[in-house]
Amino acid sequence: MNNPKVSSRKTIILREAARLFREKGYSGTNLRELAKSSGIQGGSIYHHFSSKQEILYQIMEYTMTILISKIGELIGSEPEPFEQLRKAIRFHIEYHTSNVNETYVTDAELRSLTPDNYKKIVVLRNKYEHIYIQIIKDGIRAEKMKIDDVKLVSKALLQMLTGVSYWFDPNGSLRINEIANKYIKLFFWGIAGKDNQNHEEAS
Amino acid sequence: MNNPKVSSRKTIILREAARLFREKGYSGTNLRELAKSSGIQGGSIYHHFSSKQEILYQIMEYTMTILISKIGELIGSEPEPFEQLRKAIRFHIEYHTSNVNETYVTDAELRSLTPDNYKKIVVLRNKYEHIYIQIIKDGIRAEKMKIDDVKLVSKALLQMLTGVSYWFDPNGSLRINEIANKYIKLFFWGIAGKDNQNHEEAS
DNA sequence: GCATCAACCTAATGTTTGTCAGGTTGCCCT
DNA sequence: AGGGCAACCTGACAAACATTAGGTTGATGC
Repeated sequence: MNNPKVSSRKTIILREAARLFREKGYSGTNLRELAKSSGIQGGSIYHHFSSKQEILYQIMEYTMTILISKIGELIGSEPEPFEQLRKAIRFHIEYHTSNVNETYVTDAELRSLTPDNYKKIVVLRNKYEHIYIQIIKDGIRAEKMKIDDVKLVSKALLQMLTGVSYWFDPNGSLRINEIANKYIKLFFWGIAGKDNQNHEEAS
Repeated sequence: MNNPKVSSRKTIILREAARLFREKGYSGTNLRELAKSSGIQGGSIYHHFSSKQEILYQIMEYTMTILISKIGELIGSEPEPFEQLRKAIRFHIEYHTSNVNETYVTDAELRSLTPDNYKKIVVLRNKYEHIYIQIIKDGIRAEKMKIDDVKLVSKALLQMLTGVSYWFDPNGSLRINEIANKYIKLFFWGIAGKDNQNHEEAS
């Protein structure tokens, strides 16, 4: 989470906090248990964070910042909207499944933020969502996509993709890459559309 | 929630509990506040419920039971899979948006259930999900739908639909009925599929 | 007119909670 | 060798919490 040492105590606390917050909720988690599973005593958490709230905020702020920056790079190096969307979908699923705890908390614990922190995170959320909206708008302009309500469609997409991390099982039979392909196909052609899988005719 | 008087105290408590559980989480809600917003004193809740946990369980049990029974009626009176799915989608969105608090809690607070209660609710959840799976399977057999992973698709669908209740605004410009139509269109034809809206050619 | 009982109140109990003040340890730099 | 400081511990605090025991009230049925 930080840079210097890959797994400093602070990093450990943030990782364990994300896990506990997902498993028991923010209010349902107490700092003594968090400390214990981070290998320190209860009070010692306050050497690294000023409050419980700050731990939650840092998890969310970090997660959203990474999401935004990574997807920025991704679509920056790809001009074609259709292909941008494919890459974005793949990325969203990959990141959310390999960082379930953090992304789940970022998604579900908005209500536990103080008003100030809430505002800041919502700004980042909207920023991330707007990247998807923009891709789809570009796709329409390039006459590749046919949509009359971009906002609704992008919300539907993100909701659908995030859901993967709720049921994904690393030991299951499906690889992330296969799942991404299935979702791309579903989102592009629906359940009653094309029966062939030739969705590789980009630009 | 109960039958006799439409709005007994017990009903009020359950309604307020669902609201508070959604706004602040199960652990984040305290019984004094719940009592207050239900118009009684803290301890009086225990005249109607044996514990905080029981309140959560009753909300979930009631919600899932209604969902299952209503969708059962719905598809029982409609033989054609395509039309069944349309009705199911419409119903899911409608019920979830007009009972946001209850459905949100049922969806998000599984982790707060005791092991025994957890098992019971999960059974009901699976039952509900399997109705969708069955519809889609029937649709494939009738050669109306083209899907290679029914489970994945039904999970994607439900996730997408439930998401509507997270952003839906009764005072916004979109009516529930319009939203349902857009989701049906999206799920059936995708964003790159048919450009016309003639998805009314069911059997 | 009295017994009954559901609905509710009041006050208390024991536990858990976030937070903090003050102290200890061991490493780094000079 | 000794100051400085980050990392951590210990013990305590007040507040908040779910839950309970025992009491009050008012309507209903006989």
